[in-house]
Parts: sequence; structure tokens; C-alpha cells
Amino acid sequence: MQNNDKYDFKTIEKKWQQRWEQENTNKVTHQGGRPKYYVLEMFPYPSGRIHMGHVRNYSIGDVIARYKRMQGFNVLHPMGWDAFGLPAENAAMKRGIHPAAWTYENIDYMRGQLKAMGLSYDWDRELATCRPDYYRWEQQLFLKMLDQGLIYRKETTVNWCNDCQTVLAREQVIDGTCWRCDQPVQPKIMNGWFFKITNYAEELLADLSKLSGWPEKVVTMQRNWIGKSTGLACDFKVADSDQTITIFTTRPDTVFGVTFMSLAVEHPLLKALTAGKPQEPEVNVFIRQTIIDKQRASLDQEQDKKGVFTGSYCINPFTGDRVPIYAANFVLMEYGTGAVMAVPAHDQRDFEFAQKYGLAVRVVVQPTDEPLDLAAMTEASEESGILIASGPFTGLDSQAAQQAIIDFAEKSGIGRAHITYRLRDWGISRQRYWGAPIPVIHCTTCGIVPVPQNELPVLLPGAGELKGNHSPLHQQEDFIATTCPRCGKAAKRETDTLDTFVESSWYFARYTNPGLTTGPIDQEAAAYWLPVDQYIGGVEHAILHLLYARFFTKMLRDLGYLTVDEPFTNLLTQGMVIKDGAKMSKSKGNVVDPNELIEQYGADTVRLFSLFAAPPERDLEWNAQGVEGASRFLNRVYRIISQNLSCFKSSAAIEVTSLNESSRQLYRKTHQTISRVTENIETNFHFNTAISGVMELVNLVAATTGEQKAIDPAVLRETLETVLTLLFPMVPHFCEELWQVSGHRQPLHTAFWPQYNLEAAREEEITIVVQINGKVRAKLQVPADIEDQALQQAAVNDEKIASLLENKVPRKIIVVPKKLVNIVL
RNA sequence: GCGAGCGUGGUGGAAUGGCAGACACACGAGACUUAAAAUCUCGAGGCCUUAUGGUCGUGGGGGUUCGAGUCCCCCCGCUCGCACCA
Repeated sequence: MQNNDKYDFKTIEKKWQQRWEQENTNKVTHQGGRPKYYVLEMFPYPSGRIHMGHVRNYSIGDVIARYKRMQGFNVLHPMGWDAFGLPAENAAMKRGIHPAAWTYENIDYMRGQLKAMGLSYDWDRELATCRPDYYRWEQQLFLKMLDQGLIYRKETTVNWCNDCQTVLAREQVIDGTCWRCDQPVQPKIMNGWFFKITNYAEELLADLSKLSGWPEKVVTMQRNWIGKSTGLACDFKVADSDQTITIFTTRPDTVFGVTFMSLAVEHPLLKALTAGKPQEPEVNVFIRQTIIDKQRASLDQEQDKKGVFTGSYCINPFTGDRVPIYAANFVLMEYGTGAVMAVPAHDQRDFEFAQKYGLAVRVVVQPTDEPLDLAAMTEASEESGILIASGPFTGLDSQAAQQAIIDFAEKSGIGRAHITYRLRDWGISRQRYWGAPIPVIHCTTCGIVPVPQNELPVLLPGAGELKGNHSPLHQQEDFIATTCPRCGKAAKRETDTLDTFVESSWYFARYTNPGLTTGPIDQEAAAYWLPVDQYIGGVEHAILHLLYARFFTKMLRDLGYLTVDEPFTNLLTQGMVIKDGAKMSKSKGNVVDPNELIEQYGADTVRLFSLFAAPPERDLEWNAQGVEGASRFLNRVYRIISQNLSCFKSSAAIEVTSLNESSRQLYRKTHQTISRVTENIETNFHFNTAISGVMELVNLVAATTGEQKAIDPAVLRETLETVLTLLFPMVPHFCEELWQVSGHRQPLHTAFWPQYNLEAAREEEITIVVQINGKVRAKLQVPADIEDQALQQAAVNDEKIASLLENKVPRKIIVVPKKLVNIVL
């Protein structure tokens, strides 16, 4: 073998990376007549070095970006750093350096890694959320939201992670533990800032129907998370008192079956209801115990239903019945009104509770299939049906009754139609250092005063010098002390920093003009580029990040910055990288370092493997031998092209009519491959099958050129050019190099995606399957344009079929045009 | 419990209701080589059969259809999400 047949990826990759960088190949503006395409991968946290999940994510994104460029689109493909967050603080503590220093070091290193992968980012647009030129605009947005009443402050019981020393949003609590450190979360009463995401609950829900380019699974998860319920809010008077308790129910049709009421232990009226009653001491014990149980049991599943009678009764406004009020451990204060009308016959929880405490069960809805026998009931009947024993509503079906009862309640002033959501407002206060400071000042005279625009950004102390104190801001006296912008007296700065999910909620809009110095978002650039046409990332962000980004988009639209309703038209949730049956992670000790692989095989091989081993949405099982295979394939292509360079010398056109059989076959296969690869990419980004298509073509080239079959040089040239063009988005350095070696003057990245020629791709002969009773009995070679009638004739006349048929007369013959004949006996 | 998804050779995976297992990995045999690596050629789902061929086969059971990996119903298993949401 000749020396120059060796695929020297190290030299090649370096060469092209340098050239692309020098020529600023991937720089784009929002000018020009080409249609735009915005492809975005979820930006990484600069944790130190990239992992295989990143490699996979960015390889997928890069193929799409390069493919769309070749299709003639003006492609925006940016990269940046989601740079605030706790790991920086932990690492800083451990190593005795500043979180900013650690973060910027990591960014520099990881940027180098991404460049070594040959990813086609417009690096001029790189942003890092921890830089003041990013977070100052976030602070400005915060102030605008504050001004618009979209932010408020309240005291709540928050989820506190003692290890991380911070509050967590509800979405960040997983099975009662912290999403980051896995430690149990505890409740704590604190004052904090909230975004009114619930203002947008209805729109966030309704617009899910616009997201046809999202996986159904993610849409469903979001819908469940928003959790809309419609029903009746109804006021129950407390007997012998002027108090009223409002309940919420989604089953107003069961209101005649109420036999007791249950309250959450945190319900504000609970103390008053039991005050002075003999039950008071017992109730107080129960409240304390339940609160403790709730904390401790957050990890485990459901607890037993428990409760205690308060000593008070309330009046069912529909029946006038006097029913006992219980405090119960299963009622949530955070949902509905914290008070539940209990209908044991038609609610399983109430049923269990009633059984345990000997409370009455009253059937009021009769399912249509079989009547309920109260004595025989072992569980509640939650189905709808026909109302019985329900006063004027008796005889209505559940659905009609719900509306009639709500109407009645509204007319008589005892209740009203009500909608409730599971979605809660977004708590954004964090007691951490490494985050964007919340730009307000607390003044004893003026209260909460926004930091004036011209004083932004409120800089994170010490972050600029990459040294100094980096304890949480409430421990930094120098930072806290300030004067009130309104009255001039001594005042204190807010010491909370923003949840890092705020940064990632609008970065995709900032990318459209990240250098803008006059505001957070360049409205013209954003109007041009947004929405993101293709967003790519892990499914673990299906709820948190994607919901927040959708909320921000709608809010920024209402504030006049954006013109779109939804940020991401199409979403691709890529699967995890698995090894030995588990997700790659440090704790499992099964990580594969991409650096070593790139060092050993080259970036193109690693990219090719990660695209070939599985379709993008599925989990990818890591396989070291698979990388070997990808490497082997590239070497093979390199060799084949090196050995056939002579075909590039002439630019003669293909004379179809004069081609020999092998040349015609290769010509045909080439165009079939273009068609197939294009379709694989267009329909669902199934690069694995696209690659296998190119492999088949390469296999055919090897088979036909290897045996001196005199392939027409023009055909061979077209085939090899096609191979390089089709593979270019996946293995760009490799293809660019061979493109140049084969004598092309214009670089491949400026070339257009090949068009396939329908005429060229058409087969002259096709194989037809002949079945008898659905079993394959013969195969026929027939002209591709055969008519059904002739096809059927040919099948019946086939020697083998004829002998199998003997003299039997077929009952029926099915002809699938150009595919199959099935003879039914 | 509710919701979503998945189940195909030794492995990753491929199949608009129409030849199951493309492509690749691993494996076996051969060629080249003093040898190895690399490369090239061939083989390969199970069972029966010398081959030809036959037969079974996409988690299990039923159904629709001329024809089912694919559509429908039931069951089993795995993965993910939510979970006392009134």
C-alpha cells in the first residue's frame, strides 16, 4: 500500500479546523435573501470537560446545521455556556480558587474540545451567562417584569436543601431529594421572589397544541405538569359560627353524597375550628405529627390515611346536612383550597378514610352498567353515571348534573365554576453566591426599590477579579451596604441570586445578537431568527427548562421584545449514552472520555460512530468495537478514492445510453442513495440508516471497481463526489480533504446538497415475490414497467408456481403492483 | 395508581400492512504474510436435510386481513415521567 493512502486524521482535522476558523466559515448575519434556519443544541454547563452525551448532542446538531446550509438555508448555529451554578462553588471551595476562575478555565478548555470536534458554530456569538454583559440584561428584564407585576415576593414554606444551602423550585425536587446532590429536602419558611408563571398557565397549556414538532411524550409531560382541573368552588358554612370553608371539587355531581369534610393540617381555619373543643389537644398533636411525617415520608410512597375529628361541623349547602369536619393527612394545602368535601362512595381516598373512622357512605351516582350495592362495596365507584338521591338533580347523568349543579351554585351564591392548576408560581430566589444578583434594594423607609437602570449591572462582588470573597451574598457586608436610590438613606441590597434556570430561559433569543449593548434582545434580529427551527437536547429537560423557556417567550412577547408565541418549533430529545446497561456517569464509573477517543480515532470517526450506532431519539449503547468499525469504514472510503483519483481528471458528462451494465448499476445506485439519504434526514434525522445507505453504495463501488469491470469514469466520479457530499455533514474534515485531494477548487462546505435524478434511479428490472396462500414460493425478474395483468400472467406461468398449482383453480389472485403476487387457493 | 414508550439474531440496529434480520459489530473459514496487524473473499436466525429444499421464527395469547414485526383486544416483562391533585 502506498503511503499517501493512509488516512491521517490528525493532520487533516487540524488543517481544516484552522482554515474554517480563518475564513470564519460559519459566521452569519440576519441579512440576505436566503431562508433562515436556526438550529440549537442545549448549551452545556461548563463542568470541566465534555462527555459522550455532549458529543452525541452536538454531532446531531452539527449534521443538521451543515445539511441545512447545503440545502441553501441561512443557518444560525450558536454555542455558549450555562455558566452559573452550584458545582462552580463546590469546586472553588475544594480547590481554594474563585468560582469565576474555575468556570472560565473550564469554558476555555471545553471550547477547545468543541473546536477539536469540528463543530460548525458561529463562535462570534458565543456567550457565557456568568458574564456581566449577559446577566446585566437579565437584571434589566427582571426589573421590567417587576414593573409589570409579573414578580412578587412572599413568605412560603420552601424546599430547602441543607447540603446546597439553598432553596429549590418544586420542579427541582425529585422524590423528595435535591435534583443536584440527591440529599433529602426539608421544608423551611422563607421570604422569596416568584415569577408569575401561573398567569400564563392557560396559554402554556393551550399552545401545546401548536407543538406538532415536539415528541408526544414531552407534550404530555408538560400537560400533566400544568395539570388543569375544572370544577366547582363551593362555600360550606361552619355550624354555629360565622366562618365559611371553601372547597374545590372536580365532581360537583357527587355533592349530595358528602358525609364529612377534610382539611389540610396547614389550613388557616383549623385552629379556630377546634379551639375550646374537647378534641383540641388531640388535634394539635395530630397537626404536629403529620407535619413531621410529611417531611420524613417524602421519600416513600403514599402513607396510610389518617385523620382526627375537629369537634366542629359544617353545613352542606345543597342538602342542609350537618357533617363533621376532620383534619386529614392526605389533604394538600398547596392544591385547590386545602379543604375537600368528602364523598366516600365516589372517591377512593374518602372511602378508605370513612371505613377507618366509621363514617357514613352515601351512594349518589349509579353507574350505568351495574347498580351499586352499598353493603357489598369494597372500594369507591369513581365512574360517572346517573344521579340518585340528589334532590332536584336526581335522574341527570353525571355530565349534565355537573353543569346544572354549578349553575345552581352560582345562582344561589354558594359557589362558582373554578379552574385550578397544578402548576405553581416559579420560586427564583437562591441563597447562593454564583448566580445573577437580584437587582433591588431594601430601604426601611421606601420598602423595596428597584436598582436604577443606569446602575446596572449589579455586579457579583469579586467575580471580575476572579478572586476574593465568594460566600453567599447575605454574608458579605460590603456588598449589602448601599444607599436607597429613592430617599438616599442607608439601605441594604437584596442578597438572593436568581435561579440558574432563568439564564437558560432566554439565551436562545440573546444569541440572535449577543453583542447588543443597548438592551437584552435585538428585536429585529430576534424577529428574523426566531423561533428556533430545531432544538436538540436531553429529555431530562422535558419539563423544567422547556416550560420556563416557553413562559419567557410568551412574557417577552408581551413585553414587546419578541414576535413569536413559542420558542422551539421542532424538538429532538436525544437518548442517553449507555454503557454496561447504565447511563454513563462518574458515580457509576463507566464514563468514556471523548478526548481519548478523538486522540485515538479522530473527531470524524467519533462523530460517525455516535450517529451510526442508534437513531438519535433512542438510547445509545456504547461499544468500543463500534468505533473501530466507523474508523474502518472511513479508511476504506479514503483508500477507494485515493486509488480512483484518475476519474476526477475529466469532466465529461455521463452518456447514459452507452453505459455498460456495471456502470449503469452504479449510476442507478448513486441516485437511489441520494434519494434515500435525503429522505432519512428529512423525515426524522435517522442518520443511522442514512449512513448505512452510503455504506451500501461504497460497497458497490468496491465490488465494481475491484474487478476491472471498466466503470465509466464519469459515473465513478459522480458516485465518489456523491459519497463525499452525502457524508460531509457527518464527517466534515474527512470529506473536505478528499474533495480537495480529488482536485476540486471550491471547498465542499460551499457545495449544494446533491439532487437525485428520478430517471437515473429507476430500475429496469425488478424482483417480484410470488406467494401461494401468503407463503413465498418463487421470485421473478420482470421489467420494471410491467402491467398488473402481465405480472399476474407471468406469475401463474412460472414453472415452479405452475407445478405447485397443479390443476387447482385459484380462488383469488392478489396483485400488488410492481411488488408481489399472492395466489389464494 | 395514572400517563407515555419499548420488547426483532450472539450485539447495536433495519423493515409506506407485502421477501423479517438491510447496514454494522462480534464470530467462523479462506487468501495475502516467515509471522502478526491491516486488507480482501466467503459463510452465518433455529430445527430437519448431503445439497436442492422444507419447516418454525419479531415477549405470550387471541382477532382483523389474501397477507401482520407493523393494525385491534387481552396478558407478561422492562424503561421513563407524574404521583394522596379532591
